[in-house]
Order: sequence, then structure tokens, then C-alpha cells
Amino acid sequence: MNLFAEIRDLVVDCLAAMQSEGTLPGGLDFGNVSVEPPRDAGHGDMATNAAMVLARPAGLKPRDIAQALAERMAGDPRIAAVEVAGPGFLNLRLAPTVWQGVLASILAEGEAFGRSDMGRGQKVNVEYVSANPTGPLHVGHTRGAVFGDALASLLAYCGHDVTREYYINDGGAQVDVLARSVYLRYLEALGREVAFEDGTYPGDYLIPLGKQLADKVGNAWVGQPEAVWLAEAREFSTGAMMDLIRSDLAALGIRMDVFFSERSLYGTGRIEAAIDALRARGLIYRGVLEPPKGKVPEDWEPREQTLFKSTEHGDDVDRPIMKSDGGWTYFAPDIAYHYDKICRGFDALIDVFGADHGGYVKRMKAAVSALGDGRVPLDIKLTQLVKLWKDGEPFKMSKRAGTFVTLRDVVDQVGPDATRFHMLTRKNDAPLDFDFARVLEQSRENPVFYVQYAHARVMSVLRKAAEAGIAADDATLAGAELARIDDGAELAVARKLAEWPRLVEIAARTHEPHRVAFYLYELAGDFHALWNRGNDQPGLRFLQEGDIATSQAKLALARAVSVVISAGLGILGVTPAQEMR
RNA sequence: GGUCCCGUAGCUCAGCUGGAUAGAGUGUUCGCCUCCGAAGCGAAAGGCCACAGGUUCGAAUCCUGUCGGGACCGCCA
Repeated sequence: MNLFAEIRDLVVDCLAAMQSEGTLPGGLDFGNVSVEPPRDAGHGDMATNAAMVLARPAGLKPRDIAQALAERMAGDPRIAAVEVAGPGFLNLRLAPTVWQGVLASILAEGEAFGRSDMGRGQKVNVEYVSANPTGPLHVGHTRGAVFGDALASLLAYCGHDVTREYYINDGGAQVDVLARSVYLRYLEALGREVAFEDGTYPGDYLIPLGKQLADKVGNAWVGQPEAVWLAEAREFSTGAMMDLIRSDLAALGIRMDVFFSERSLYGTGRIEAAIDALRARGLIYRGVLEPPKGKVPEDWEPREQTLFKSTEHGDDVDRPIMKSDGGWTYFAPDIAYHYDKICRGFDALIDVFGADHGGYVKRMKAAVSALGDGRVPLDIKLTQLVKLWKDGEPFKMSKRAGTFVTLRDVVDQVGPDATRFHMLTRKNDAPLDFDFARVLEQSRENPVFYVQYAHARVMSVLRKAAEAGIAADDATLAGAELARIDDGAELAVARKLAEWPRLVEIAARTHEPHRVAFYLYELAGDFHALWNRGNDQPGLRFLQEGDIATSQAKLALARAVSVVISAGLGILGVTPAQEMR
């Protein structure tokens, strides 16, 4: 139930009635008419711009339309007051019964209260993490993982049919490097002296793999050329790394629906098929690219290559898909992978990349635009860097120095809930500070704590009610005498709760799950404020001694807050706290 | 040189398909626990929304340009 949508319907109905009685000309487009919460609460509960948007097409003065509309709207029982303001805004004040009705809906619908069906019938693919299978996930991956997962949940909450997907980059040279590195650990496990040169991964996490290989194949590979062992070592190593990555993700509470292997595209004709699809659209040609302007590499020389005419679909230059040695560039399997997604029938694609991949956005969009003939939108969300802080000092990560902070390190130290919430306290394209101490701090400064605390407070007061023998299950509370909720501070919380369905839709439409986190912080703030007023005004406390009916009405409000917080945290993948310990 | 992202209060950041006097937290100043719900609450101060043009009833938001910060930039993945 979206109250803003309901009131907008009312506005549109009134406008239509004005048309049929001749106050407004026919043939107007109401598409731009909106009903929104005003910035300033002093302006009322909602405001509509109807009069201003329609003034010009209707050939009337905004304030005249507003006045007529106001008179008509005033007749609706949901409208307590309506006034024309500013250049032609209509400020609406809703009857307390409306807010009380919101509380009843929340208790009746539970966490389905904010659900939307905007995505009904829409198959959406969200690809995220997609880290190379060459090592454990680190902090940077964590942000992309949490962001992608929350976005996927958000879309699912809005009725989309969501597939969570991970693209395994197991087709390129880096997995050969992995295999060689593991081979060295294998030799080491058999007591040989080995040296890790440049171009191998020296990480300790490969030591157990070397041992396992030694147990498995014994001395068979010692002194043998790569042709003997490389393929099998690669298979074994990437498999083990993906197991590691899967368990890292599980520690964060993330489970993918699909792991898609890049390797599965090779030797199966699937890359060729994707390129053929581009060729059929006249987008593949042989040609020579201009050197990059400004910064010309020293060893630049013009070469004829097989190119994708991505400029036809918004890219800045055409992109090579085949190397001069005849092999595919990395871009070719990426094209084939996205072609595969299109062929699987998704209505929309979302890729979550690290900000360092910003350079690939245009070409990837070009490929999808070409292969989907413009019908399948691809949104690419970039997650900015995570800056680590420890003890108030910036913490530099370095693989060489061994100060490499993994996803596992973070989750082990602060837990999955705090990790996830904190990763969403910034917009995806803004850099994020992650301070280990800060994230665990119990203060208002820490949104993780502050939101959890609000939920725990509701749970606490419900437990108190039970101790006092007051029935406080959802069904009972839904039938409480909600008219007793009439204080301004209480109605302010109800008003905030009413915004939830609208916020969910905006967050889903813009692909911005951080909005949920910010909303929860604000809602928690409103709730804490009300709670604290109970200090000075005992009449605002949730439990009213000797007055079960009023207690139940107030408990209904508290419970509604916890339902929405719980729904919101659920989208973010965070468990609501039952108590603060 | 090009592309993308960012520039909002001292600091860290929100800001709704363009809406009214631009908001939070923190910090600063002031008030609130002998008792009942203070890991908190209330109030005040704090702004050329980087700059300059443009679009229109109306711009922090959209367009163009300039300045500043970051990321990326031909066969590597």
C-alpha cells in the first residue's frame, strides 16, 4: 500500500472530474502530476504540483487551477486540510485516521507492507563480485558483493524475478599463473626448493593446495613440462579457489544462483556465435585504430585488427575483439557472456563492477545494445574504493607487505551484519571509509548500531508488555483502538512509516539500495525521539499502566516500526537485533 | 590528450523522474538524569550547493564550458 500513490490517484480523479464539468480542458497529460512529501514539514503532509504542470497546457493560471482542485479535494474524507501555497502548490494535510490506517496495514500485511509489484513479469540478472578465481576476496570485493546482493534483494522485493550471478574469469592467462603458482607450492610440499618470480602469486593461501596436489599425484609432475600438468593443475586450482570464494560469500550471507564460467565459452562455438551475431548486424570489420591521443605508448605501431564497431552504439572508439595472434581479446568472451544473458531471456541486465573498470562501461553497453537490438537495458553500477581505517589511522593495503585485508578478516572482526550495513551507508559511486572501531561503536554516529537499537527497543517493550500480561501479538495490535494514536510525535513516526513503500520504489528504480539504509536511519531517529519524549511526558510511553487499550494502540505503533525496520534490514541482508548485548 | 565518477555547513555525507525558506550526523554553544525509559533527547549557530553561461513558471538536480580531486585509457585480465 503506497499512500502517496493513493493520494495521487485522488488528485487525478479530481482533475478528471474537473474536465468533465468543464473547469479544465480535455486532452491533458497527467503524467507529470506528482504527489510528494514536502521538504518542509510545516507545509503539510503531502504536496502536489498538479496546478503548475497543467497551467500552460490548459491555458489557465496555476493558482486558479489549484483553487478549483483544492475545493474538490477537500470533499474527500482522507483530506483534513488543503491550501494553495507558493506559486501554485497544493499542500495537503491528511486526517489522523489515514495515519492510523497505515499502522493497521503494516500490522496486517507484515513485511509485505512495502512490497511493490513494479517488477512483475520482469526477469532481471544481477551480476556482481565476479572476482578472478586466483585468491580470497578482499575488502574491495566486499563492497561490490554487499551492494549487488542488496540490490538483488531490493528488486526481488519489488516483484522482479531476480537471478544472482557470478562470472568466473577462468579463461585468461591469470588462471595459468595461478596453476603455475600452485605447482610451485606442490614442489615445495615435496621438499623442493622453489623461487617465486614475478608473475606468480606468492600468497600463503596456496600452500594447502600444493600439499593437496602432492597427496593426489605424488611425484608424477616433478620435472615435467607444463604440457603434462598445466591443464589439470589449473582445473584443480580454480576449483579450490572458487570453493574458497563461495565460502567467503557464504560468510557474508550471499548465495549466488548461477556461477558462469568464462572457460565454458571457449571451444564451444559460443564466442564465435556472439561475434557472428554482431557481424550479422554489420558491426565487425578489419581495421586499424588510431593511437590513443595525448599519451602515446612508446611501442605503439599501427596494426590491422578485427574490430567491433562499438561507436555505432555510443562508444568513443571501436574495440578490438581479436589479437594479432588470432586469439580473442578479453572483450570477446565478455560479449559472448552478455549475449548469453540476453539469450536467456532477461528483460534487464545489471553489472556491478569496481570503479577501476569504469573504462569498460561504454563498450559493454554498446555490445548489449547491439546484441539486444536496444531492447535489453544494461545498467552498470560502479562501486568506489573502500578506505580502511584502524585506530584513527588510514590503513594501507599491500599484497607485498602482507597487510592484505580479506573479506574474511572483516567479517570475523565485525560480523556480517555490521559489515553489510556499513557498506551501504554511502552511495555506490562515493568512496567509503571503513573504520573497524567505528563500525562496532555503540553510538548514534554509527548507523548500524542506531538502527539495530531501535528494533531492539521495540522487542524489549513487547517483552515488557508480555510480562505485564498485555496481549501484544500482531493480530491483537492490528485491532487496537488506533484512534488513541493522536500525538504529533506519534503521528510523525506513522508519517515516516507511510513513506516506506514509496522509498522502496524509488530505490529500486534508481538501483540504489543505500537509500534503504538512510531511510532506516531516519526512521530510527524519529522513533528514538518519540521514545525519549516519554521521559518528560509519561503519556507518550508505550506502556500505560492500568490502560490496556491505550497501551495496545501505542504498542501497535512500536510494532509497526519494527516491522518496517525488519523488512528494510531484510533487504540489506542484515538480521534485526532482538536485544543489544 | 580522451572517457567516466566526484565537488553541498568546520568535518563526514544525504538530497526523491526539476519544486517552496537546501537537510542529517559530527564538531561548537546552551538546556535536560536525587525517581520512573539518558549507550540518549531538545534548542541555537553554521551555506555564493566549485565557477560561468543556458533550458523554464521554477535548477544543487538537466545541457554547455571552465577550474579542482580521483579512476581508467591499443593485443595484459
